[in-house]
Amino acid sequence: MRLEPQYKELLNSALELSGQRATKQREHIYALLLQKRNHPTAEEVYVRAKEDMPTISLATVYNCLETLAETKLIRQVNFEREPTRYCPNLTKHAHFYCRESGEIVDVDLSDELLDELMKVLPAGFTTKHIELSYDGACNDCHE
Amino acid sequence: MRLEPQYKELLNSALELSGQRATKQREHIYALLLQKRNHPTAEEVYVRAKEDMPTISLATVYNCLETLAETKLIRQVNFEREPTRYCPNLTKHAHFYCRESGEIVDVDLSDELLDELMKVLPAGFTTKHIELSYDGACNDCHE
DNA sequence: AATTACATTTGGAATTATTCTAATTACAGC
DNA sequence: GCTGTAATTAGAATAATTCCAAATGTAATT
Repeated sequence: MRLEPQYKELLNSALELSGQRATKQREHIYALLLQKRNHPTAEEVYVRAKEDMPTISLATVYNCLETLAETKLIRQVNFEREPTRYCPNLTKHAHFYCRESGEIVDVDLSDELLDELMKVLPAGFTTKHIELSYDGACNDCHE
Repeated sequence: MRLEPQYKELLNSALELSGQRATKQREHIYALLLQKRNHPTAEEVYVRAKEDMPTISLATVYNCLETLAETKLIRQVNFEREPTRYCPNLTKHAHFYCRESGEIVDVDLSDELLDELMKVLPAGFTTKHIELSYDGACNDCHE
């Protein structure tokens, strides 16, 4: 697991900005999210993390994910009450959850659409965060 | 707590359709959701339900909410990992969560907007359910 | 009206994802 | 190399929800 220089840079500056340290564990978890972008749960991250770092604890996985989310390097993704999933895609996007394959697919959103979504809000409302999610069946699941 | 005739009708037929019975508890909980539409959690529903029906149990509240959601008489609303909230508004709408007042406001969505939201999906994807939620500050919270 | 069959409710135990706690370890700056 | 603080760790605690088995209610049948 190797964290590419540009991401290492990104991680370092984001952590520094928030006064936190760049630890082996944080780096490892960030690298692993970037490397396989399948929206894993904390438990899944834990299993993967242990492959290369057998002594890492689940609490640390939660801590690192929390830190990465706080510093906006990753996003948390929730579907109903299922375990939270983690996503290092920083572009504006929605999530499509295929109930058949269980796969989660990122769906890019244009600035125009986001504008429209802002416009439906009542006067005087401001928002920092819009969550858009779909569920249904993906292309592979209903031929 | 009185369930208006049209809603009583709606409840009865929805339950009948799914082969379930119209019980006092289900009716009571449905009535209470309709009467004060502030997106309560199960716990809050439980507290309110006990006012008029002191022997109702929390498990029953969960069961009834589940049944009502299953039969599409109410919707479940989730914000991140917070407790699920319940909403009897059956029109197509999004939810705005004001982080300051804690209030949740329904935001109506036009068919045109929903159309646009469908159009961003990759080819071959189908969806039955779109969830759109905002969070930020409502008008009352930043004068 | 009694009997039966099944749905529903109930209280409490169990589960599950996540957070908390207190002790240990790691590291940055002196 | 010390010192102070941040981070990690293992395990306990928490909170929302679900599960379970027993009791109750109800509809259909006799």
